[in-house]
Parts: sequence; C-alpha cells; structure tokens
Amino acid sequence: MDTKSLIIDITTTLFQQKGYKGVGLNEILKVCNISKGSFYHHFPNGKEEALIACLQSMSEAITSDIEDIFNRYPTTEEATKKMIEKVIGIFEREGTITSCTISSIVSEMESLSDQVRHTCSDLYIKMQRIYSAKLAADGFSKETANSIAVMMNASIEGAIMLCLTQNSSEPLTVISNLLPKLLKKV
Amino acid sequence: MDTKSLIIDITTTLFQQKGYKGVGLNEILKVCNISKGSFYHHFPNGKEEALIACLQSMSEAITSDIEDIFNRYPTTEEATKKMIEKVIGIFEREGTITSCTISSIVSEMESLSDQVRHTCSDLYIKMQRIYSAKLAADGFSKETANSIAVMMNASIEGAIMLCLTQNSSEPLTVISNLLPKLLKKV
DNA sequence: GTCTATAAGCAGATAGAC
DNA sequence: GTCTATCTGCTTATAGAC
Repeated sequence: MDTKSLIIDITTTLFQQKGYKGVGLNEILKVCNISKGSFYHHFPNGKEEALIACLQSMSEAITSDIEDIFNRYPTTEEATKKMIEKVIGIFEREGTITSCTISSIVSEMESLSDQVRHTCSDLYIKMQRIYSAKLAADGFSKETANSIAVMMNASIEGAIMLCLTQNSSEPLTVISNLLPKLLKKV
Repeated sequence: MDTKSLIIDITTTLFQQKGYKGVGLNEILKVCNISKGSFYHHFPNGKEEALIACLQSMSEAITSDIEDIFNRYPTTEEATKKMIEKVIGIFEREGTITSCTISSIVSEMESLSDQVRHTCSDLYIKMQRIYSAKLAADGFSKETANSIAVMMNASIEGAIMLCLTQNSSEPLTVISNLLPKLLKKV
C-alpha cells in the first residue's frame, strides 16, 4: 500500500472520530509514522487537501456499503432494516459508529471551505438517490420517493448522533422499528 | 448584564457555529471585549468550564422554546409543525440554524470529557420527554410515545444537519410534511 | 473584578539535504 | 519520496499589578 493511501485511510478515521479541527497535523504524522516532508509531498495544500481526499474516501465507502445492501434485498423496508442492523453491529463490536457518518465534519462546516460543504452535500445526495430509486421500485411516485429518502437520511443521521451521545445503540433500534410506518402506502 | 452572562451568551453562539475546538480563547476575548484575566476569573478551569456553562444555556433555551410551543398547541402534530416552521423561519432570517442544535458539540464529543457527553445527553432526553408527554396526551401508549419521541428527535436533528450542508431549509420542510405519517394510530 | 505581561507548547507550513 | 530543522503565529494558561 502506498503512503498516500495510508495517510487517507488513517486520517479518515481520525477525522471521523475527532473532527477536522480536533486532529492536529502532528497527530496524523505520528499515527501514520511519517514525516512532515512526506505529508506535504502528497498533499501540497496541507491539511484541508487531505480532508477533501478523506471525505471522498468516506463517501465511497459509505455509498458502496449502502448500495451493496440495497442490491441484496428486494424492498426498501428489508434493505433499510438490514442496513441499520449492520450499523448496530459495528457499534456493538467497535464501541462507536463514527465510521458510519460524516457528521463530525458537517458540524464544523461553518468554518471550512465551500468545497468541503459541497463534498458533504454530494454524499448525502448520493445516499438519498439510492433510497429514492428503491422506493420508486417499490411503487412510490418519484416525488414521494424523494421525500421519504430525505426522511430516511435525516432520521438515520440523527439517530447516529443520538447513539454517540447516549453511548447506546437504542435510538437506531427505535427508528428501525418505526421506519416501516413511513413506508406504508396511504 | 454581568460579564459572566455576557461571556456565556456570546460564546454559546460561537461554539454552536464553529464547534469547541474551532473557537480559540482569543476569539472569545475579542468578541466579548474582555481580557484573559477577566475570563479566567469567571471560569477558573478555562475553556471547557465555559463550554459546560454554554451547553446548559443552550439546553435551557432550546427546551423552553419547545415547551412553549408544545403548551400552545393542542396536538403533537400541530405543535411539531409549528416548531419546525419556527426553525425554518430562523433559517430564512439568519441564513443558518446553528442556534437550534448542539450538533457541533456532539460531533466533537469523542475528544471531550464525559461531563460534556452527559450534558448533551441530558438535553436530548429533556426534548424527548416533552414530545413523549404530548404523545401520551394524544392517546399513545407510553412505550409507543417514547419511540415516536426518539424518532422525532432524530429526524429533526438529522434534518438540521442536512439543511446546514445543503444551505437550504428544504429537508426540514420535507420531514415536517412526513412526520404526520408517524403520528397516525395504526 | 479587570487589566497587562509573560510563558511554554503546539498549530500548520516551508526549505533544503539526502 | 522521505527526512530534519526551522519559522511564524496562535493556543491555553498563569502571575501579579491596579
């Protein structure tokens, strides 16, 4: 594995855990076991350039995970249930679920560049597109599918924040049980 | 108004906008127009002590706002609708809604003290208690009321994050329109 | 209760050797 | 491509005068 990929991999986790401002360059160098010179060779524009690369890495990892699950199960209801189960599984194994969200970056956006905002926005849109396509296949109108996709995205992201705050996977369990209500055709 | 309250008021906004790590002590002093000596007189244990005070201030402001609205409207559905309308109004007037959430702090929690985590958790529990009480009054069983309250909390917090990311109040509008589906008694 | 001066350490970033 | 040495500016925090 090359150095650049190593930096992206390790730094992605650090950013997800502690946020952008919460991770110092020296910490990155230490954990990656590299020098400043090496870091700046791969990211000439410094830490924020690394952040963008990490966000793209998170985006790929998260969307491909979701796509995988949504391709494996026939309905949105089943796929969503399995997806949340997977996140809960990660929580129970690793003790945290920061790897499943970019909320640590989103929350700092106000002080970061517009490129960061766009990269975050892109990820959310991609997630919602996956949900929306499945919902349309379930028979919802395009408009309704889009609305439910936003609601799914919001409630899952919000529930992840609640889980992190309460140190418990319960909020995710609760919304997993309630989401079917949203997927009823009235 | 005394200095301590002034510091708490101004710093609360800064923390909500930029997160804990994102706000330097010098910035606080500058905006409050006070000196280091004055700051450390009121908060001998430094910045994190100020954060706890600010979190309590946010907690009071947010819960009393919600309580106010939930007392004014007869059903959860109406109250929720009005509450989200209010947040959207703030977004349209101020261009942001960081004042309505503690997500910036929640996202940094992994690197902060356990006291911070508890204070954040407390706020979420208080919000859910207000929702849950109203839902019980609407006729839901205690258990169901608690579940829906978690879902409301998660989806609203999540939607706020989406709004901040997309620079648009649309996600809040979408969930406001969908929440009634959750409040249907099956 | 507020001020200034000071301190030790770390931030992100650069230069230039190898 | 990786290294060390260095730089500037900022970080939180303290001491002590007023």
